[in-house]
Amino acid sequence: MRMKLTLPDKSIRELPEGSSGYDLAKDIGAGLAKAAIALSVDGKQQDLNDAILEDCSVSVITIESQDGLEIMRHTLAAQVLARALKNLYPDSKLAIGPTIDKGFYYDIECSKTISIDDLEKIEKEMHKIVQSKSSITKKLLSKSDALNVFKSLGESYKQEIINDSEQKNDFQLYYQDNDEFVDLCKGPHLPNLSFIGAFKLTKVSGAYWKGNSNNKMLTRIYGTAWNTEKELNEYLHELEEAEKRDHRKLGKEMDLFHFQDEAPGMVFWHSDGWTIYRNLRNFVRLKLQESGYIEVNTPQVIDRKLWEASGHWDKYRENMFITEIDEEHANEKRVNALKPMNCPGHVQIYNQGIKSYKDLPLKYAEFGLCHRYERSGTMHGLMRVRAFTQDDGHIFCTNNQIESETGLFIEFLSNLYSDLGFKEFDIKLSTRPEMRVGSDEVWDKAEAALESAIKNLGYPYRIDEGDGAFYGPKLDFVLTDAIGREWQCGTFQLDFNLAERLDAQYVGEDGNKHYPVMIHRAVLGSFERFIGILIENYAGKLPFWLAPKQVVVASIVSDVNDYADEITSMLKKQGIRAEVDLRNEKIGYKVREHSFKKVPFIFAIGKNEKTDRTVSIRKIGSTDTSSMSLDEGINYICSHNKV
RNA sequence: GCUCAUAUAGCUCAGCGGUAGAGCACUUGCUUGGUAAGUAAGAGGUCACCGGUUCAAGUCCGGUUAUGAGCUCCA
Repeated sequence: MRMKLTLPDKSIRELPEGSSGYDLAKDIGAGLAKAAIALSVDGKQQDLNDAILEDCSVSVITIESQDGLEIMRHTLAAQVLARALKNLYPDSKLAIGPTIDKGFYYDIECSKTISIDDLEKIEKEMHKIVQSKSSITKKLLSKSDALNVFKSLGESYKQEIINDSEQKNDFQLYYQDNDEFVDLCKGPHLPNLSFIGAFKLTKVSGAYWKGNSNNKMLTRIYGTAWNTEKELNEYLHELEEAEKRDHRKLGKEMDLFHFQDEAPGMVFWHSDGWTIYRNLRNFVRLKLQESGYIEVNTPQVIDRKLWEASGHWDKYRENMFITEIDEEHANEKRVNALKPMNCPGHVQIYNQGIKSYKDLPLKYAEFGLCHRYERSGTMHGLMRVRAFTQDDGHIFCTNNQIESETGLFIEFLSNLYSDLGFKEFDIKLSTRPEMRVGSDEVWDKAEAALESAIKNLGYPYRIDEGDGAFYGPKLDFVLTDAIGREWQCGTFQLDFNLAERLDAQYVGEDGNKHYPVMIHRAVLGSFERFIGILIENYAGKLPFWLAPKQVVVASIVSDVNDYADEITSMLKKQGIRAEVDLRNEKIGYKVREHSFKKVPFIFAIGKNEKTDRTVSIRKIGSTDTSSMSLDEGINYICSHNKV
């Protein structure tokens, strides 16, 4: 019997029934047979030597393809790294070893703690294994046979995986030539280890078994792997470049902010950092005003009663900072919480006076400083802090206004991102989480409303099941930065619960009272985090309008100090953040120093400039200078000073 | 919160049982120099904090706090 195999180009090739992927590749050409490592049958990957059973569409996966690269990484993890670990630490137990973006990891339980210094030794062992160029073969075992194999090896995690599996038969066990090493794996794997490319182990850390923090912590070893040494080096170079952009490093170098032990997770903003913050806030404030928001401000410290009513006390008590007044001086016994969110405060403002349907949509905005007690291991520079300011806003509206408000918000957000230099963003629709308030009917309604709004508006989106807020479904906005990293910033969260909980109502056209829909929304998220993202996106070289110091006027000889002063005050009069540098240093020294601080423009002023009343302008990132008259120079600078 | 690592001068780091070091930055001389480091001298430290081992502790061992890489979490 022969079977018909449809290739990706739609051509059909006939082979005897039971032929393998390798047979097919060989039939097509010797070159392909050499590069082939696995097979995709009707979209499902299988090992190259597995039999093809019936008519189907197939494509041969080669080592050069993206799929091939991932299979190589997988084999490297599950066969090479795992075997190396078993060789070096025989009493360790294997857990799992999947591929991840650009690499792989393997989790093991190990009585000896493995540290970063051990990676070299493990890598050496891996190279030894790769050099054997062993073939990889597999056996298919029944559930009980597979269990027995791993029982005899003492591999309890593998047994657990088998036990938890709904599968009855055909558990795949992979072996290498002349070795007792065996791993349970869904495959596929490389046919042999000669396909392994360039790799490097990168880090070691702990990870919970099955990702559950109640489970035992295992040792996780991370690595990266590529087909060639060149690609590996390019990737390592990219990592180094990303490290140079680290906002914590640049923040120190540029003197923007610091942290200290007495206030973990809370920013000490230095003058230049605070200037960035203020510029960003002014920019957002202006945009909000243009879009019909009204800015409000609500208290920092609020009685727990309000948090109980809003539901926060129940759900997030452990992440709230609580304050009590010193008993000796207190004449009232109150437990207060520092606000972790602005929404209950906004409802209090809404609740002053009676609202009519004619007042809706009512859009409150607040640059509200919130405190959340983040657990100690979660903080990260400006990106994850305990005190942060949101560009927060709450839209009180009717059901009928949800769609138009969704559209207006996305447009608003997309303009803001674009002005800040982020041209691309993705939208994620997150649905009801396990821990939530509100009835299922309300959730049905909220999810349907949001999905239909975004569908009707025609924006592409993907769904993230169970990632919604505890009070409602949400849209999240993920932007892509200059080096391709993704940051979730904007959010748009429907809430059919809070208005009712806090008794916010409006009088409808029918004269009856109704609960408005509340939409929690933010574009930047938190200023702290967003400034971190901006610093990394621009590698410190912020757009002119955001730069804390925009121009430094540097004198070359002290005879021209008066002229340098004059230029500086002219720039300042035009609203430019200019500084003068009259120090007794060479111009090269000054240029170097201000370049490190990422000042966008340096004016180098010498005798020629003073005599001719000109300026010599040096733009950051270029070694060219341009000379122009003083007036032209000032106009040139001012022309940069807009968003 | 968990695992592992780290904490020495303003910054970046060396020192790892026996009198605390370097480069840069800082101060003061000299130097007026044309676009990414002129030059010399000086000052600067309870080696994160608390306890233990030792004749002797930045150095070894506990603990605490903070930071880093991950995990978990993120209204």
